[in-house]
Amino acid sequence: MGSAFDAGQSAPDLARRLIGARLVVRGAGGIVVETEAYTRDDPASHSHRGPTPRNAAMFGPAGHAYVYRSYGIHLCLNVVAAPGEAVLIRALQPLTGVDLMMQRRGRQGLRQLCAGPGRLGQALGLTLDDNGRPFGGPDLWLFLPGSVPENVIAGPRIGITRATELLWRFGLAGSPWLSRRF
DNA sequence: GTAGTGATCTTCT
DNA sequence: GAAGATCACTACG
Repeated sequence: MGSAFDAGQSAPDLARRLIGARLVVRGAGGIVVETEAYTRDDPASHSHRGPTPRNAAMFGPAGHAYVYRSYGIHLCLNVVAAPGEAVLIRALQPLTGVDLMMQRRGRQGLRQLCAGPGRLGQALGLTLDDNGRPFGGPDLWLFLPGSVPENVIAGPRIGITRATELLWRFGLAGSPWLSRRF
């Protein structure tokens, strides 16, 4: 654990590398166990049709956050990998600030504390002000593990209807903290 | 365990 | 007007 976060790579590569990374948002967070990659050529990506006010951060600097509202209710967190490419953080193993996250989520089980992009956003206390903020402080932190975990598996992404043949969902094999089994 | 529905914001048709 | 990178609640087997 501990190497600095270096961005500027393709989203699928970064998505795989982020498994096992440590994510902390203002004192709450844990180990990343599930991610998804989205690119510009990808019909399922927000960036596919070009920049809009909402997805502007996705075309901003790599290593910054892209936070968007999902289904009018939830806030989801992405890491910008390259212009128009980002990695959606889908699930964490809770580690830091668990009490605070439980409080924000309101008596949900520990298993469902950060299992899913919307739940994760609520547990971390994300706001739209986090959109476009850099990882590396003062609010957002991301530490890659020294070595890439070997037990990373890939599968189809969740909740999309286009480009479902791409195996761009990555997860820590056998982890009980995944939003769904692979 | 599965199935249906409501909540409510951004974009596209 | 409809769909979407979602979740929680309810009803029913």
